Amino acid sequence: MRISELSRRSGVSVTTIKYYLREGLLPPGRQTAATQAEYDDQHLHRLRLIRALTGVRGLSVSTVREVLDALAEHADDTHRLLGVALGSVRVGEKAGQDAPEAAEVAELVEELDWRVHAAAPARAVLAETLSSLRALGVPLDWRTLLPYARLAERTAVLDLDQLDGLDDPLETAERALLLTVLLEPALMALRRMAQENESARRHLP
Amino acid sequence: MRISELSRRSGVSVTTIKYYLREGLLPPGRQTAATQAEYDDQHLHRLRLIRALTGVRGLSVSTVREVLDALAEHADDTHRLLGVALGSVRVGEKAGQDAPEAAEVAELVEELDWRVHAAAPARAVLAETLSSLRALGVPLDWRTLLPYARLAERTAVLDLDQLDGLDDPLETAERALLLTVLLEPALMALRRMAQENESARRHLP
DNA sequence: AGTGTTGGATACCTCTACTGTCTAACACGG
DNA sequence: CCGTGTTAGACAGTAGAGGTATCCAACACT
Repeated sequence: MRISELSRRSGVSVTTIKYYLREGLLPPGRQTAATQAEYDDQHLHRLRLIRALTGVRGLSVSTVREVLDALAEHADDTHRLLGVALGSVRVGEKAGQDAPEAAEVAELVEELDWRVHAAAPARAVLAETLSSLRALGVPLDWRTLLPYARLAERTAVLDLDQLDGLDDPLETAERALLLTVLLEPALMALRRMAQENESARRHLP
Repeated sequence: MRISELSRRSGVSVTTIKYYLREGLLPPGRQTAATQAEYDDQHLHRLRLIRALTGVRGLSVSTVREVLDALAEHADDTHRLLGVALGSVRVGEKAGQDAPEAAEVAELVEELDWRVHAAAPARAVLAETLSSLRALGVPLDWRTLLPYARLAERTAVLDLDQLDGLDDPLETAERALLLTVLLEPALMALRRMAQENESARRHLP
């Protein structure tokens, strides 16, 4: 198919598709002539993927590029992918300086007996969160996070279960990415609703 | 204290503080003369709050304003606050059209027996997520989300527990906000680490 | 009186994510 | 083979967000 059909089928404007091509988010089509190129279903799929990551999850174009690159590079190693590709998506976006709370996070990981890379960006996110909340007068230490971590453990089991039974490593890698990244807003939405429900149970007749 | 001291103590530049004043994120100081105003610890606290919401969580300035306004307005009613203030923070940011998956979300809520407002933005987030994932070939229905929802339920209990024993309703409201919003990146970070650990357990020696 | 700091207003800047325009090369019906 | 429409690729332009810089007159401190 040509670019205009790709545009019609994906709902993304031709100019925006060209922009994604320029930015390297979308691989170029197969050139059939000097001013003509062919696109296929892979391009359509990739385009939907890009829109889901930028739209639903709100990732920036450059982050999407990093994630997609990591996906292509480490598709043969699902475990590495979960570390590398997903590590590149900073949960709180953009990096900050490392807080002195890093040691506390290490203590938490130790207590949980988790095998987590020492340089995992998620550690920094936790440290920053602890630091900010304390500066705002909320007394919170790693012990408070422990029960949350136990629930996260069980969430992760659910996540990994959904990758079982897939043969193609590339498909597995992509699904891992989708479940991790796109499910985040959904999980937070569930938490909000659960809070509302719990709050109603406690405070309402 | 004057603006320069506020700047020094908060680590936020004078020009940025002026910008927040202009944008209505920070209430004006007490005027002592035509070109002089006094700021106090409340301003310092508010400034830290703003930086935490924009920095750690990545909220936009306009969203922060909405949240802070809702906080001031409904501080006397913690339950409403959880609905109103937190509802204004779209989990996936910016609104999207409502997907046909809305009915499915309703089914999920029914099955869970949750008391959740029919217009809760979180519902739309769930519907959109289901819709996007399906378009990308991931078979996912509301039954898949059920176990996640059960874990969310328990997370919410932990959240609400931390608001117990606070007397001042305004303090309760603010803490509710902080725990809901600032803990989000932390919970997602825990999930990432738990996934890495679980993946290691399954795939590594 | 002199030096430096404020508040308030306004102009300007940088980055992101697109969008528009242009050109030359095609495709295709008649 | 002519005319109309589409396309690839290059590049300039735009709108919004989130600040930053500059200016000025009015203080404050010494």
